[in-house]
Amino acid sequence: MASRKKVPLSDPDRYREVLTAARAVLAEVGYERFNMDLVARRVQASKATLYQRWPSKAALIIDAIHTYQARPDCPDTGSLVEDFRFLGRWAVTQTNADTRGLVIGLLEGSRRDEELARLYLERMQQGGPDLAQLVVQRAAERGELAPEVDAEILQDLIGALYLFQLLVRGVPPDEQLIDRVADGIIGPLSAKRATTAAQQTQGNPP
Amino acid sequence: MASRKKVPLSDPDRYREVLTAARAVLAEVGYERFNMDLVARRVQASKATLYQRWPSKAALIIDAIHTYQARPDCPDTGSLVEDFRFLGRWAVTQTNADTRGLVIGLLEGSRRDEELARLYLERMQQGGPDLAQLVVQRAAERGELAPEVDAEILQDLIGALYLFQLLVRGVPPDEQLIDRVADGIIGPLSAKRATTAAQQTQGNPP
Amino acid sequence: MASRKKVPLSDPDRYREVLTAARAVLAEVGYERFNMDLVARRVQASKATLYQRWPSKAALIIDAIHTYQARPDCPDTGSLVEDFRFLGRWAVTQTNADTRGLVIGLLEGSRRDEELARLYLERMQQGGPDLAQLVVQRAAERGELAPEVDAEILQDLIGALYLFQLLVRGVPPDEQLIDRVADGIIGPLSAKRATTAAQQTQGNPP
Amino acid sequence: MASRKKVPLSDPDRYREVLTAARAVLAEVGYERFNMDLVARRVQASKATLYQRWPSKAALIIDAIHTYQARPDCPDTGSLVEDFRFLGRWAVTQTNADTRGLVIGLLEGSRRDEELARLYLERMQQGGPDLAQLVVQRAAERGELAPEVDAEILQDLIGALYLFQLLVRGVPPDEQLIDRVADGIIGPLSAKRATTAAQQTQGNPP
DNA sequence: TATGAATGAGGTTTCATTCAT
DNA sequence: GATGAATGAAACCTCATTCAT
Repeated sequence: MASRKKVPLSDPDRYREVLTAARAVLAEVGYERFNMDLVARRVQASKATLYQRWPSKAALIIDAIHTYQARPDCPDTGSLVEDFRFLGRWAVTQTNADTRGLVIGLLEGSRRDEELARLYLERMQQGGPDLAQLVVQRAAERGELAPEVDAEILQDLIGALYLFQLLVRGVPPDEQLIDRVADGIIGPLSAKRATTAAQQTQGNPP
Repeated sequence: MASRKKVPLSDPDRYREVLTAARAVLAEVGYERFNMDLVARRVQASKATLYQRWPSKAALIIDAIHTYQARPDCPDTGSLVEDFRFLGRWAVTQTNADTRGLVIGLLEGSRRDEELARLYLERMQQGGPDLAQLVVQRAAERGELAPEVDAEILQDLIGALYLFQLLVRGVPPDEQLIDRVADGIIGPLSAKRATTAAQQTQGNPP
Repeated sequence: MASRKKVPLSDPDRYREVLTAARAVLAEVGYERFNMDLVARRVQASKATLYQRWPSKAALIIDAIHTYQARPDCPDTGSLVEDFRFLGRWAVTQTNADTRGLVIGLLEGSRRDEELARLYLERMQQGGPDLAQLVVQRAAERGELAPEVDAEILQDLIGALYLFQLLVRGVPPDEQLIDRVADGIIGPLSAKRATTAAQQTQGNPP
Repeated sequence: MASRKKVPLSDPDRYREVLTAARAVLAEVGYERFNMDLVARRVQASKATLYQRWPSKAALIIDAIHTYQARPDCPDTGSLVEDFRFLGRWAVTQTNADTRGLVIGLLEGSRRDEELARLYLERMQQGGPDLAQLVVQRAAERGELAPEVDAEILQDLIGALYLFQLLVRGVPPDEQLIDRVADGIIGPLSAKRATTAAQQTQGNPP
């Protein structure tokens, strides 16, 4: 009921609260409708206060996205399928109901702001390309890749299916999706699988 | 320089000119900055003229996107790889430098407008899921799919990699991409590969 | 269903149809929202057609009000009450559900247009002041007016109560109102009443 | 010349200045032509400032009319004529050169806005019906009403003649009008008059 | 003559940003 | 430093009026 009074933005909790609110607003109403008033009202601060910390709307959005930007450790399970599963699960970990809105907001925002463009890529590539590239490289070195497989395309596979599910299917990707991609696509593409499959096949009959 | 005078919008060429301009504007400045003035100035018409034909900004965008919306015939080459290659190439056909901007505009717009949401899906699924589903089904019936392959995920593969290239890599997908996906991913996943893999497996052991 | 085609405005019926429509629109949406499109659509004509006959919106409204503007014959029943009743009933005759809207429209319009101002007065005074003045004068000459009665104010009585009912009570004045005013106000004010009252007074006591 | 700088609307004087300006604008140009720019320019504020306090044009108008809305105490002089005179004079007190414009504005506005409709009635009935009803009731109880007089109609008499003078005659009602109505109409209608009339009648015959 | 269509000139409202306390 | 308030610069949309057929 009573509106919070004069909690300074220098308070880290307060600061983070604003960024969280900004992300929520962006996710909810989209980039076009995002505005300072919405954020200010949500955290019961004045617009002027926000402008004290962030020189512009873009700056606030940028900062809001920056936060919590984490990267997983590079997996090295010795198996392409499992490495990919790890990366995928980690991405799922970062995903929630807001993610679609956030990604679309970043996409739209990136049309107007270089910094947002950079952030969008970072976000999209959390545990993405860079690590995926490494993982695939190692798999290739282990001879785990069928020779006709296009390694470069393979790198993007998980990210691509994640994005497709999110933006086209409109469903936040979950562990199940990751498993189906890992087992139903990456697996069949990795050479070892042949063996594994063979073993499985062998194990099944009798 | 000299402003065209009173070319009626009923003239189909003029009509299409407006839609083309609208698409260009959307692609260039994004959904947020898209506005009737920009379009009006570009086609040297008055805003009121546009409002005569399109009752709102959203309606104009919707119509602009609708146009040229086509679907390919469903391919049936007898080979999954070739069917997919056909669908992919057809999508490439519809792609140009504006496509990324357009897709982002549709995504952002779809947050505010049901109709745009529908159009976005349509656009994203031109020759997409529906046909891809059919193609994969037929391949399965032909026994062309390795048994462990997840058919449902497979359907989305081309679309997903197309979208990833477009939105994350920022490069309009081209035939080369399609070929790499077809030959480097779909190919290895098709049953023929099973044979190949078997041969390889046979070759590897001793 | 089929829209009437090209009935010329020179056709008197068509002409009057437009004016009727204009009056209806004015009554329905008020002066502020009145616009040529509304009228045009209602009579299935184009705005340009209307502008051919009427040089401006104001001209159309003016003309629309002009029509059917009639005046009653001056009553001379020999009794003030009956003369007033006649005038009042005549006004009721000209009244319908649209009247309130029309009067308000005229009032608002008269702020912007001299001609409308004149028309408003005419409308308000149909069978109003001029005739009322005559009627009261004659009554005075007949000695029908109690001496303390203010004749000039008396003239306005019926009109005033009509207007009050219309604009404040929001109910179109009807015959009942007129009768109540005639018998319940004008009657008691006329000298004859004194007699009547005297008789009644005589009759009432023991 | 020099534009006032940033005088806050929270300043009560400034606030009232805006409302006064709004009333003036409404009175001067009418409801149709009333617009925020006119008000803003007149008080040297920006339209956005006005919109901060009043969410819409209608809201501003409503508030402008609300202010100064007062009601007189209910008179109880023991004489119908004097009670009515009191109410009438009070109404005159609230009347000035703008009143006609304001009332017309309210009438037109009330076609589009429920709240304005309510306000119009309130304004029209300041010291109107409610109190008039009471006053007439008391007079009836005192036996001050001639028996044939229609009490309900009588209640509206002063208001009606006030409105007629204002809207039809185009003259702001003044004390003189009130006195003429009181003495020249109400007086003759009150029972005391019966006596007087009787005396006069007695004097007239021979 | 009737009409479909175009348009200039507003009018309402929104929002990023800036002052003044 | 936080805030209430002000504001310029658009953006969307409407309407009286005018063209061209």
